[in-house]
Amino acid sequence: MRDPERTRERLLQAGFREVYRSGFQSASIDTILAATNVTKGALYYHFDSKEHLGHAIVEEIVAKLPQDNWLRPLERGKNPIDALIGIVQATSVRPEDVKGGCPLVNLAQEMSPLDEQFRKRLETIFHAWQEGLATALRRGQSQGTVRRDLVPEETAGFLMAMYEGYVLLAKNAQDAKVWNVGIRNIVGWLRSLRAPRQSRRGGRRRLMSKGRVVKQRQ
Amino acid sequence: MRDPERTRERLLQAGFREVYRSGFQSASIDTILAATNVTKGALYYHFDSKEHLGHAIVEEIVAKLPQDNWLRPLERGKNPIDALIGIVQATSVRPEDVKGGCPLVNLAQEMSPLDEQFRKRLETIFHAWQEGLATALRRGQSQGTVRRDLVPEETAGFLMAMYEGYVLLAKNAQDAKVWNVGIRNIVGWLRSLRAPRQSRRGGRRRLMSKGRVVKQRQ
DNA sequence: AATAACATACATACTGGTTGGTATGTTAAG
DNA sequence: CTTAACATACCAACCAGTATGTATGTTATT
Repeated sequence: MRDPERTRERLLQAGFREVYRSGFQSASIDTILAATNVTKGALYYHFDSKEHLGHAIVEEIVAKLPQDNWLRPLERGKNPIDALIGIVQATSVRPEDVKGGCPLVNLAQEMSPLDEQFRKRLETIFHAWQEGLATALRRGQSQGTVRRDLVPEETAGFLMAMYEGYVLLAKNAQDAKVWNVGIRNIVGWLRSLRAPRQSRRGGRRRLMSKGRVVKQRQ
Repeated sequence: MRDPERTRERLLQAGFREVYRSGFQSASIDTILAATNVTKGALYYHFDSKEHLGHAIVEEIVAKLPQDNWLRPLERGKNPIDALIGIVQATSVRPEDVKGGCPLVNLAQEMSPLDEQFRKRLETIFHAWQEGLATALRRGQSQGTVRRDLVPEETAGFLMAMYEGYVLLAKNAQDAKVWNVGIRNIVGWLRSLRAPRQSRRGGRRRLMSKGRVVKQRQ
């Protein structure tokens, strides 16, 4: 009948949902307890404080999101550009998700200036995300599917920035149409990262002009 | 000795600072009062509720930010691309600003899913920002300084998204270096919006390939 | 010009409700 | 029988908001 691991996990899940809805500071412990039918004694048996619960939510739930939605799909498979386009297009347009935005960004936005412990944990996630993207791009470069003139880390950061930026605009508009426009523009930009066909394997590529590259129309 | 307008303005300013620091929900009325040496009676004489104070902060302070930092510099002056590059490069890299992020985004991020009244006011600001950018780009198009194949509204949205996205990444990293990389990449992208030199005035431009355009290396 | 009547602009003290957190008691499992 | 895993009752702090009082400024009347 007793199942401490399951109790803990339910607290994390309900905590994540409540934090996603209200932000960490305004998240109510009592609301989490009501959602789980767990009592306060049980919660404080598993977590020392609200802050510790928050840290656990970040480490054990939020950290999985870019792993599951971005890095895992990127690992297996060939062309990273195609994979990235698929990932971006697969982003949920459900009203509740558009409205809620990205949990990782929400927490970073709220907590990074306020709590260094939160910030470091979130930074680790961002870093892993960026590194995973960069690694995939590098692989594409050696495969000859990704332009060799771009810097993988910076391109990864650029993609993350525009992705999160559009998520925010759509969140404020609360309109999936805004997000769809964002997807279109991100995908257009992603296509501009493809290596030109002439040089699938090795050799020097012909650039159109010094250091410049093709970009999809907006 | 009495100066109701000044009292109100001081409450707005202190309220803005407190909301910028802690978010709206966690902003404390008492903290605002302590910062202004205004009493609760005075505050609630000028504002019906914390929510109304928040609305006034958005309308009277936050709304000015894109106006002052983006639209005004864009109005007077010639080449909008040059102006935009200047604006982006002029963004503060002071640690406190990098740490705090963009007030408009902070509020949108926190309040848009929670309070429709907030959301609509913020949406108005975003819309004015986007429209101002689009208008400047259109002017550049008729001047011949901006590529004619791009859609001004979407390009404006793209710029806002990547700008805000980088602000967020820098905020989480709490590192001006991250923001400087962002500026570099945004500026590089902005340069790709310039019309090719061959066709400063009228006439058809030679595109490099169907609907594609030049983009700066990252 | 004097002053009564009124309105504006505050100040102070307080309230009910909610918060995260704790102290102590109970029960199930090994 | 021990202790891990809860449950219950409670607390002090803080919260936005209010009730009430007061000092200052304005306007109308004589």
